[in-house]
Amino acid sequence: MTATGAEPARDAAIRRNSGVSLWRQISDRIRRLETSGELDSDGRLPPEFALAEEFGVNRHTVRSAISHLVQEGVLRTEQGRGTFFRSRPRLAYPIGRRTRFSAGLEGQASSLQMVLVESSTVDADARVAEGLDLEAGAPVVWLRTIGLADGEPVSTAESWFPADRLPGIADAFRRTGSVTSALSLLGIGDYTRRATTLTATHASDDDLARLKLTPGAIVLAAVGVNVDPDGRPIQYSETRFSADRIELTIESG
Amino acid sequence: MTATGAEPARDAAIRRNSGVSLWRQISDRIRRLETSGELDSDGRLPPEFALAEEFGVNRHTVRSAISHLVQEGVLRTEQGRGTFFRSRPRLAYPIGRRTRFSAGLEGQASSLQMVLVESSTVDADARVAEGLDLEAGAPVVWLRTIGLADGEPVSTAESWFPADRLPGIADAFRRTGSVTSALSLLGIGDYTRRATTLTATHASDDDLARLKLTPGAIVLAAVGVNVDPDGRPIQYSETRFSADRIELTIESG
DNA sequence: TATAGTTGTCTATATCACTATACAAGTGAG
DNA sequence: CTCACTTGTATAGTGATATAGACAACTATA
Repeated sequence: MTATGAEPARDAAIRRNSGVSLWRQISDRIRRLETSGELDSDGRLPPEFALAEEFGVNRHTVRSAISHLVQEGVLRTEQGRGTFFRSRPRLAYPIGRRTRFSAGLEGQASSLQMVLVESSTVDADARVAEGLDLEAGAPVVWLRTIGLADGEPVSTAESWFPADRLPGIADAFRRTGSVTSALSLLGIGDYTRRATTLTATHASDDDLARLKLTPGAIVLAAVGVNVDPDGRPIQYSETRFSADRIELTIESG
Repeated sequence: MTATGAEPARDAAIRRNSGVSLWRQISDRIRRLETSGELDSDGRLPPEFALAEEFGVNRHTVRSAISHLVQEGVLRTEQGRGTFFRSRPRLAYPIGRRTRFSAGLEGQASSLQMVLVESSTVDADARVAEGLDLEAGAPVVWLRTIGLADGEPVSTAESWFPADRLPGIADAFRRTGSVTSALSLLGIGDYTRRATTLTATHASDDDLARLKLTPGAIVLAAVGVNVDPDGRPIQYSETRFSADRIELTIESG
């Protein structure tokens, strides 16, 4: 299976009066063109008049879509020559028993980094308590992290750890920059993923800011629990991936 | 973990001049309100003026959002009384080694059904051949199916089976209404999922029609390969779920 | 240099999306 | 019945979105 195996077979037509402006729909389509292999090897877009005809809109509408993508850094225009992608391929993130950020994306980006944004010790709310097999209100260490590939944010996560068992997890993470290493420092040499729940929604305000997305972008939300070799939960996490930059692969065999 | 564990923690603010009209953003937000537990037990929406204030828009803009959702069958209004959801909860679809449509959703809907829309024998293109471990161009049986829960479409799939080994798969499916039973009829008593790739995109034209969605809706796309007990691929499939109606759960432990 | 092909700019017009304000009409409770 | 609260309708003004056509500016190539 290829890394882009889940591309839609056919693209949707442009819809009028859908509540989404034509330039926005076209800009979303152009963005997806990049990975569909329909363009020249030099990443050159068809000329504006051709796109206008293909989408059944005025050339100015296409120009509006393009200018937004230029603003966003996705495209670059050269008068007299054409419009080109500033290409960035989509990363494949494996989810399974042994889900780890850096190891999973290794080789797909020249730099991979997990950054701790904020942390504190809080009382577990209902869903965290359930995930970690604790009483509601039990103390947990909360971490907000962002995953960077080549310096660009691709995921943002909130994680909760039982505070009685792993009080130093935040410091350990800050020093090592990785959950795996931090847990290892604290005497947990191995852990596995018990369950993952996936949903997809439009990006929230938070997502837009943290993942540097534009309104209307899609995020993949993964909620999961990691357990130690005895099966005891040690981490409950909610991760949000930019669907434009990441695809999830599930190895179940 | 609860069935709705991956809900966004906070919702995005309404954005002006994003290319997505305010009524559309509000309508998307209201749609998500249903599962967030923020409304009365009778499924009653806050009054229009309150929503208008909350979102920082004119009451007419809220009315526009509501009227679209009424059109769509999500809401129902009663003059003088209020606006109410015609509620439909989200289904949890398990993905793992033993992914099966009906068994997975059992108990979550009063009727579950897999319908064969179309089938034919075709030559495998590159990605199908790769998934099934065949030469490109080898004959494969192609099925287009739709999964219904309580008569409503929740997923649509294309599947390919090696034609030399399973020439009668389409007929068997038509008779039994299930992949599992059809394979069983043809002597394959068990099968497991080898790998699944997930992405999320906006719904295509096809999706809109088959899943009865509205433009801008999100679909979860799963590409997977099923193998027989000897590890030989017997089915390559591309399934598209309505993200509004389905969440995917991954049991990896 | 001439030409075809491309992006950039300008003007004009029509429609959609949103706001503002006012009031009608239905519902439920005192 | 009356009142407070709700949804429904009407009108008018403003800015964003989209169309149409014409032409300028730049690039590559014959």
